[in-house]
Amino acid sequence: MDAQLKILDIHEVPLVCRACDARHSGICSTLTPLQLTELNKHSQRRAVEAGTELIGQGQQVHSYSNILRGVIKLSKIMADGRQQIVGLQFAPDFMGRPFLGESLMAAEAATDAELCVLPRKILERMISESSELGSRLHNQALTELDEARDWMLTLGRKSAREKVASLLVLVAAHADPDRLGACAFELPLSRADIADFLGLTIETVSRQMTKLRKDGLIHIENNRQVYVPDLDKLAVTAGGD
Amino acid sequence: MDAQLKILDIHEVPLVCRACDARHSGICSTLTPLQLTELNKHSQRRAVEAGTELIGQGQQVHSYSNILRGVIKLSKIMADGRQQIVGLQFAPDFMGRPFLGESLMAAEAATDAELCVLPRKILERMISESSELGSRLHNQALTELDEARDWMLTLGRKSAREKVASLLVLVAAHADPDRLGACAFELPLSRADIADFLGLTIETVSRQMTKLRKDGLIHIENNRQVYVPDLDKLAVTAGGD
DNA sequence: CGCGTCCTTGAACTGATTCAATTGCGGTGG
DNA sequence: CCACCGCAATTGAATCAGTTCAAGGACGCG
Repeated sequence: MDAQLKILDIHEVPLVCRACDARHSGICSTLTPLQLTELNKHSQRRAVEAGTELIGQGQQVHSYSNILRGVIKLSKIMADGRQQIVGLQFAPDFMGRPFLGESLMAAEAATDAELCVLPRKILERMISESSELGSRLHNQALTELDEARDWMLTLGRKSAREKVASLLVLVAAHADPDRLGACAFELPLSRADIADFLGLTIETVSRQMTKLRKDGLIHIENNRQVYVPDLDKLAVTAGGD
Repeated sequence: MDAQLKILDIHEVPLVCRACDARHSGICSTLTPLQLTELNKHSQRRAVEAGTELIGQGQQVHSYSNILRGVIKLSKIMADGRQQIVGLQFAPDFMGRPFLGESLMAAEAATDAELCVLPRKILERMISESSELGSRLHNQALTELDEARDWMLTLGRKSAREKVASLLVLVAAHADPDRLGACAFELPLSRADIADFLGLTIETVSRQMTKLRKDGLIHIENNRQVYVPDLDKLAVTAGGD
């Protein structure tokens, strides 16, 4: 078959999408090859390093993104500077709040990351055309809502120790899904980020980490490398359920 | 026109729906008269009094509801009894987590309330048939997500005083939308509920209420009747934005 | 080596909790 | 009608978990 013809074939998935994780597990999995080709014309890969602000609170939204690699933190800031991280997004999540022109929070790369950036208008048109894409996004919104509410329990009712354990369990679940017993991972967040996610100060986070370490629940190397000998036990100190 | 014929007319909106608020502002506004008639065959009005548990955490979901009157609180409970309210739903909100067999939290009537109960299967079929209904629910999910994240900031970073003020502003917004300056309303929550919503104890809530009262920011009568002379001022002590 | 950044540790402090009374109010029965 | 009860809310005093402020350590980089 002629390569030239292949490119024009409507059944053909664009080259860059073929190797892409989001193609299979992200929102793109709902799209037809034709839609993928269309979207691909306007989408753009973007590699960013840790700390890059992707959008600021109150800024106009011009694009959505698929997260291909890395972790993005979503945060809200008060007038006096107090900050709360209200969500973490891992690959291959879709990032963005559909149907709203202005961003209600800031998005910043917590780690080095890679995105597939989709212009707002194009995606919104596709949502209206593909009910499957719409329901996929609906489901992601519902999942994020479930997670947000879980975290509300953590923020409102757990002790500092339980909060820190909860965070470690959360990260472990994303790093090593369905891995019970022992597991190891790299923390995608600095102590400051962890504090902002848990509604604590850096110092309290640090103290609780040391305590968990001294209690043998975790081992830490180079501040970021964490090894959990017994994830169940950690989950129990995170608050049970 | 013959009454008998009217009932069979596919353009006719069911009688009980015609006087219903949810018909115009809730999810039902997206449905055709035919769909409304179909849904109405299986739906059922239910009046409940304050304190009634509508569904328990971990229970199987058999129905969704439109809230016609009253306030419903959604809460999570830990194994040891600690509780956190993770959402409040006001009429004419849709209540329920689509596409999940088991409820992740408890729902309880905070005040006397009236519901329009829709069997799960029927509604889920309609969602798959009506993309407009689907996108309506998608939008409600996104709104609830926005609210949950706002509340995460409140739970994680605000002082007790700011938390109580935030709650009052939230309730005021629902009781008297777009009413600036002064406003009055009845609190739909007990002090215990407020504490569970704010991640505080009853005593702290009570103390902060008296302080806000003594500072002239609010007036309270019979524990539940609140008058706010200057909503803007209250919003500022709630944390600014 | 010196410098900056991030993390840890210590000691004093404080805002919220805990525990314990007390008040206020609606309902019930004498 | 008033006395009594039960429940929700308030108030006070002691305690404590987490913060604040300040100092010191670890690591990477020029």
